Amino acid sequence: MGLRERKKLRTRRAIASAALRLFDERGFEETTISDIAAAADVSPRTFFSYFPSKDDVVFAEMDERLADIRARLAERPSGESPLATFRRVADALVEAISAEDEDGAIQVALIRDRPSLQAQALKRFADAEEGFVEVLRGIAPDLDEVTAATVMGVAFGGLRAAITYCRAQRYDADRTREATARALAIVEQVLESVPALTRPATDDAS
Amino acid sequence: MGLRERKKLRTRRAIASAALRLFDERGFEETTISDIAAAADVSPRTFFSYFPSKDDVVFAEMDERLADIRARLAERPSGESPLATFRRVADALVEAISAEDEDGAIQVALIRDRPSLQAQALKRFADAEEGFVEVLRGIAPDLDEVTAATVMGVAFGGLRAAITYCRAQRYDADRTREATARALAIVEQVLESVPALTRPATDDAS
DNA sequence: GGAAAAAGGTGCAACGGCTGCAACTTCGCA
DNA sequence: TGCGAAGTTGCAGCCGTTGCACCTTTTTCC
Repeated sequence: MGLRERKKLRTRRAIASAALRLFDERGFEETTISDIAAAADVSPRTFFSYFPSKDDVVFAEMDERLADIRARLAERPSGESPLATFRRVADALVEAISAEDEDGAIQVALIRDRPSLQAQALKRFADAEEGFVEVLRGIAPDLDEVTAATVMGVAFGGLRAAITYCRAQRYDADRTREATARALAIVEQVLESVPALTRPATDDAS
Repeated sequence: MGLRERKKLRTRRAIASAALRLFDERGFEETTISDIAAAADVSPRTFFSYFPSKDDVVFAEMDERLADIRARLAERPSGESPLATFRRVADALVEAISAEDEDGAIQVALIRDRPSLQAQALKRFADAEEGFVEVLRGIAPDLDEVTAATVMGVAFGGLRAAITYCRAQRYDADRTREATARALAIVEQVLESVPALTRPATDDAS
C-alpha cells in the first residue's frame, strides 16, 4: 500500500471522527460541512471526495464492516448449508453494529434519534439481505424465488427488529448480544422448517 | 367539512398529481419545486406548507392510506386473535401499495429506482410494524418484549421482502397479490407456532 | 534523477431544497 | 359587517451539493 493510499485512509478516518465528535458536541443539524472540514484540516470541497453526503459520514464505519461481511460471504466453505451460512452472517452483522468504542456509541445515538438516518440504516440492512438472497439463489437454485425472498425477509426482519428494540431500549453491547441471540433462536427455528435451507447445499459452481 | 378544508385538500391533491406527472415526464431530480408549484398554480413557498420535503410528495397517497390503516387498527373487534388482526392489517397493507391507477404506477417506479426513496419506504414499513407491536403489547402483555418485537419483525419482514421482490420484477397488481398471498401463507405458518398469537386475546382494556 | 502523467486537493460560482419572517388575502363566525 | 384565524406569498438567506478549472503531490517510466 503506497503513501497515497495510506494518506487517503488517514484523511478519511480524520474526517469521520471529527464529524462524529462535532455531531456529539453540538448536534447533527448544527454542524456544517465547513465545520467538519475545518476540524479535519481539509477544504470543504474535499469532504465530498471522501463521502458523497453529510449523512454518509455517520455510516462510514458501518459501511466498511458491511463491505467486509459481503466479501467474506463469497468465501463460503463448499457444502455448507444455507442455514449455517446465515448463522455466520448474522453473528457478523450483530458484531458489526455493536458499539464498543466511543464513536460507535455516538453513531448509534445519532441513528436512533433521527428518522432520516434510521431510514438509511434500514436500507443498508435491506441491501445486506438482498446480497444474501443472491447467494441463496446460487446455493439452492430449485427454491422458488418468492419463497427465497420471503424466507430471507423473515430471517433478516426478525434480526433487525431485535436490534432496533435493543437500540430503542439503550441496551449495551452485552445485553444486545443476549437479546439478539434469543431472536436468532426464534429465527433459526423458522428456517429449520424450510428443507431447502438445511440441506448441505447442491454446490453447483455457478 | 368547510370550504377551507375542501380547498386545502384539493390543493394538496393538485400539487401531488402535478408533481407525479412532472417526475414522470422529466425525471425526479430534473423537476424543481418551482416547476411543481407553477404546474399546481401555487407559489413555491406554499409547496412546503403542504409537504415537508420534495421526497414526501412521492409518498402523499401512501401516507394517507397508512394513516387509515393505523386508525382502523384501533377498532379491533374485542377478542380477535393477534393473528387475525395481523391478517387484516397485512391485506390492507398490500392493497395500500398495489398501484392500480396511473399515479400509483409512477410512484412505484420512482421508489423502485431511487435508493433514497427506497430507504424512506422501508422506514414507513418499519413504522407500521412498530404500530403493530404496540397493539400486540396491549393484547398480549404476558409476551416477552424481545420476542414480540422479533415475531413482528419476522412477519413484516417476510411481507416486505415479497413486496420488494414483486416490485423489482415489475409484477402487476394481480401477480403481486398472488405472490404476497404465498408469502403471507409462509409467514402465518410461522405465527401459528407462537401460542400467544393464536389465543383470542386477553383483552384487558388498556 | 527527472519529466510526463495520473491522482488528489482546493477555491469559486452556482443551483436548488428548505426555513423564518413579515406582509397580505381569504374565510369563518358572531 | 367586521374581527380574528388561517392560508398564501415574496424575500432573503443558510446550507448541502456539484461542475469546473487550476494547482500540488505522487507515481511511473525512461
